[in-house]
Amino acid sequence: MSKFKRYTVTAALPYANGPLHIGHLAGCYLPADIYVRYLRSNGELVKFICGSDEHGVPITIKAKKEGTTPQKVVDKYHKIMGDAFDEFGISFDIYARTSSKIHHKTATEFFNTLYQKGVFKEEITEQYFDEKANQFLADRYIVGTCPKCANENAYGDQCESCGSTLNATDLINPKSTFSGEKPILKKTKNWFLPLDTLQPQIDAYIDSHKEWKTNVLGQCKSWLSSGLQPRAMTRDLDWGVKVPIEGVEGKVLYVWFDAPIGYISATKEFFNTSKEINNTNEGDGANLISNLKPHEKEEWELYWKDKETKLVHFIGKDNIVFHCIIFPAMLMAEGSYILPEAVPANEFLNLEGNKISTSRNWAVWLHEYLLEFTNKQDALRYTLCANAPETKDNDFTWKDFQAKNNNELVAILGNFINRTLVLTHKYYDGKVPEALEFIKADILLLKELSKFPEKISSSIKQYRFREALAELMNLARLGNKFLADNEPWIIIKTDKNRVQTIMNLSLQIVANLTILMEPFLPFTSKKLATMINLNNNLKWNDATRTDLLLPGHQINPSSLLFEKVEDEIIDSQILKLNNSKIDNQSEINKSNILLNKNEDASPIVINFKNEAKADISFDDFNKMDIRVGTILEAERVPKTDKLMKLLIDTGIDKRTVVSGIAAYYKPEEIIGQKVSILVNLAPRKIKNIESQGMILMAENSNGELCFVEPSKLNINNGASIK
RNA sequence: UGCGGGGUGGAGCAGUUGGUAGCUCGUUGGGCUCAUAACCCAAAGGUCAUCGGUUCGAGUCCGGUCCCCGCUACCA
Repeated sequence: MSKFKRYTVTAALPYANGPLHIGHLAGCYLPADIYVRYLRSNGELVKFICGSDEHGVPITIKAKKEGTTPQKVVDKYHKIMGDAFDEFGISFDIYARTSSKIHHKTATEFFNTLYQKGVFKEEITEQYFDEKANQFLADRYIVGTCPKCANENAYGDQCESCGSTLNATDLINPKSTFSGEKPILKKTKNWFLPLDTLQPQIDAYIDSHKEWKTNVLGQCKSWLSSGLQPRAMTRDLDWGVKVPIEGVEGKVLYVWFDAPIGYISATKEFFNTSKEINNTNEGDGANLISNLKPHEKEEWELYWKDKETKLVHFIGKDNIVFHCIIFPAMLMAEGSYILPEAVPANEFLNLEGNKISTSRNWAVWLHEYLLEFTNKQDALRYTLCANAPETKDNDFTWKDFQAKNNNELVAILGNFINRTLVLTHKYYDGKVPEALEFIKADILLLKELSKFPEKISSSIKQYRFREALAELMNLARLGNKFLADNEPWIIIKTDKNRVQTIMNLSLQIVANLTILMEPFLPFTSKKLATMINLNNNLKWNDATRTDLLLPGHQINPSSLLFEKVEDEIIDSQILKLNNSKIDNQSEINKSNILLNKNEDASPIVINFKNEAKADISFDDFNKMDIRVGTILEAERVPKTDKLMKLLIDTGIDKRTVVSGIAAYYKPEEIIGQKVSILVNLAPRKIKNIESQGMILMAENSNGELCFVEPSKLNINNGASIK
């Protein structure tokens, strides 16, 4: 079938600081599971590896915030995530965790190997340190002014305005996002992976994979073309895998060094565990391989170091460079490992038109879905696969979920199976009739039928799961058409022999569907196999057969495989989402901090609005020259949402001020408006207009603005405010 | 404002290396009644955002313009 003898398939380690939502499933775990189930169905040797990613700064922050320990945080989410995967039928061979002993050991050894080979560049650098929080600051937790484009909210690792990759020390006027304080520079030693010197090898590696998806290649190439930089593989932090160098304290491995090694340690753990299982019982089939291999001790290595193993990483688009560049670089530097053969990264799934957000509770949580839609895992699997963000971001809507469930799963697939089984019970008491004479239509049907396994295979192998699923549905459509064209319920009155053949063939289609749907709809497949009493050891290639159900074979009583989802259910889900939108509005003023490793930066709020800012001296206050003024002219600044250009009479002069009030006031309404104006604020160009001062505005919790003006009319322009 | 992704029949999408424009849903008409008012057939409906270029031929390649979405920016 291919040049590979076995497969190591990994799915991105989810970060253990929150539960899982549909975006996780659609983007990564579901396609991976479909792929793996397909491989198993083909009899391939495959290990499907995943686990919780439990280190890194955000978890320590969450623990601090909740007044608990990082270990308790990860214990909680490891359980929640593991259960959710299990209940959705994501068929990992192992779901491990990076806080485990074996992981720490593996990561430590990996680091040591590189260390002893002299791979790392050791460098003492000055890192920012937040004295108030008593910790070094990861780049992401420092904001400041970008040296390249003057954006004042650039992060320490990257300026999102101009896209440049930065070092935190490049930032002008840095601030800690924990305390808002200016951090101090402190010397610290770290170990860098020299991506720059490894670049030629990485270039060659990426070049050898022209077949990768365009989104993946595009991102890799943009990294490579701008030149790779050495990247620190250690961090100053307590939570994580300790840097295994003598005399080094308070340092751990960088979470992106540690996490992909989690795939390796999980594989080891799988083989260790299955050895124990095999000692106590016969194994359940999944572990058969371990029984057969003589070199049990090194079994895991076959999955990581043998050229005949195909390593495939399923990830979301946010992980591309780590899996395509940094992890391969680590593996190259180590020397004994194979490299990823494919990295089918998906884009993101949106929900009802908005980006899914953990912190804003804009999500369909898997654990909640399981409670609200019992035994409907396959309905969600179906919708998410049919709508998977394979080539671009896609949108999940509840209406679409309902439509796909009702019009496709129920009406096409479920209905075909149901009418076939009902007729079989009705005419033959559930015994498979013998096919007698084939007419032309039957031959055509059989010919069509035989094409499906290959068609679906081909799509899956190219990671085109939407297409594969559509083909599966086409087989059910073929079945419906066959029944409609041949009308056994009419012919039964005139030609009983013909009906036998029709029903036999329809039943063979049902049996084929059972096999072919398994990667996509495993729960339904299992249910259906029981219903038609089908041997469950059948493999993918058996799906070309037309004798899966032999004449006289007794099928069991049938029941419906899918049920309709009614409007009220959908309405209540939409309502629930709207409520969380409303909740967000009231939450928005509470302090918030970046909690998700990869989440967008918007939740960061540096000014904790409900708390007073730090004390200042009277002198500090006295530096400000605030006056009463009057607006003489006002006009919108073109091509902006919020900006208004104002001409102000300050009593001392007339000056131009640009102010962000356009959302709340119309220019003509505010001519003559008395305002408070800070007149000695350094001028600044905004949209190429020099703004010479700042209008003071009061802002309520909804972000609405209003002017601050003197309460007596005889206070004239130029009156000072103190 | 910059970056990214898009603009294909009412809706959501597919269109691989340029060669008669497809799919699912919806609509309309018909058939069937075994089936969860499900299924099957047929029809209507698109100058593939727009302008220009390359070509024997462009949804597909090149350039310009407009519009939409996401992120980002502007609030001094």
